[in-house]
Amino acid sequence: MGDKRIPQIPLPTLKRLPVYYQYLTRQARKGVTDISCASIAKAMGLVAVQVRKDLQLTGAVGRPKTGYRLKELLEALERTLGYDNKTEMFLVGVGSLGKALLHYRRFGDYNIGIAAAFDVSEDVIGTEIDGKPVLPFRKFPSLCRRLHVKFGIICVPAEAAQEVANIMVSSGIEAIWNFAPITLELPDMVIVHNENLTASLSILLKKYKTQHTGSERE
Amino acid sequence: MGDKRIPQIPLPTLKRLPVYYQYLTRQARKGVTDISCASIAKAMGLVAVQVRKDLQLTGAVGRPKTGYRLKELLEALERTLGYDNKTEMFLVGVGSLGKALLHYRRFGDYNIGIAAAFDVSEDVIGTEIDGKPVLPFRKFPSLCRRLHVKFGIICVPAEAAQEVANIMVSSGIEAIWNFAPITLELPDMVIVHNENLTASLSILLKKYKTQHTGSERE
DNA sequence: TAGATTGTTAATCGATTAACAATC
DNA sequence: TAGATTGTTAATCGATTAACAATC
Repeated sequence: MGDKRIPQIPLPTLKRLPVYYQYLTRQARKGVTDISCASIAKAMGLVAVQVRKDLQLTGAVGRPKTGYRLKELLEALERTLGYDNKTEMFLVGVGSLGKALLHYRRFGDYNIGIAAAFDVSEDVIGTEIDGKPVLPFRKFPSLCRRLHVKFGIICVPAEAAQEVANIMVSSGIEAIWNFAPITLELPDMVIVHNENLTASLSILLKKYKTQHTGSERE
Repeated sequence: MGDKRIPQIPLPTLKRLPVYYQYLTRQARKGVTDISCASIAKAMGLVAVQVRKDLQLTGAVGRPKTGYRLKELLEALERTLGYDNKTEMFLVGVGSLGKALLHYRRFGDYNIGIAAAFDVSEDVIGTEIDGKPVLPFRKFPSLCRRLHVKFGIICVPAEAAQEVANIMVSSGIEAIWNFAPITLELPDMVIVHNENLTASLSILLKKYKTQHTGSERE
């Protein structure tokens, strides 16, 4: 009652796990079969203890002297991150960013797919992007319910984002990847993850300025 | 000596500041002139003390009872985040993501611009995207030095990213926004900010799965 | 003056790091 | 056995939150 479900995995760890996964798949492709925390940490610019603690949360077990079986480790990460089940998403807003995401092939490696895209502009409706149909947005609710899609991607301008989000949620969407630079107001059960490119770029900018002007005062 | 320059602003705060800024510019456009931490916090899903502490780091001062002058607050944020000086960037890799970034107009609001784009493919070289020329990558070093560009954006495939980064750095680039899903190995003075879309999507996926299967065990 | 809100110091919380034991 | 590496408990560090004083 009033259960604010706390994720077992702390957010900082959760942010690192997919990056480990990406690195480890690359190592696996190179033929590596066993790997130690120290070598993962080195490649990632972290310390070994942190990697070990993080991996512990996936349930993976390593062996003294040789480290982790890479295959087991990848499986543990796949289970933890949910790559072991297919995830279908609907994307709304086929502007340049929406198109870029529709073209992005890498999601498939994680068992994630964009099933269809939606827009209100006649210019894009009816087209196909990388094999995915672009449909009129008014068809979103019925299709969403019919196909039981739970994940939505918002790539519309900021002004339209809240309205699109509302329609998504009333259509059964339970998790939203939001590229519009606004804070969506939605029921608590809906999971929102914001991707704010400008905000992210600002961080780089500030880090640079800090380093290059940081010593004039103190 | 051995000065590992510590940023005055803690990273969690630095991540929130641009989001405040975006919200505040929208409020300013609506005609709001004074604003309290409480109202900012509410719109952002945070608590007022946190907002106040964050804003303190920008040097902005508020007044009891009425809060902050919105105009002053925006100026303080602009100074803190470096929006008050023009920043020019070079982008490498004109695939779908690179194109999306070239089309993205919002950067201009922050005094950030992409001066030119580079690629090795004849298909895109010589074209213009949103007024920005796409040039052969071999011209990167000379142009970069000539124009004193310090910011680079990497939108090439993972396999090519390290090499592109190396060339960037040897051409005078000092800060890199990296969209390739690998950890770049570069000199310490170079600032790297990774934008890992797949990793980010994984976080949403995991949060969803945690909430929707989290109660079966405990 | 009373009330709202900022500014600031102290307490809490959680993640990272250090230290060390266990084990192949 | 010696050495490398995992696993785990304790110490540290830093950010968030709470409490309260200052002020318009």
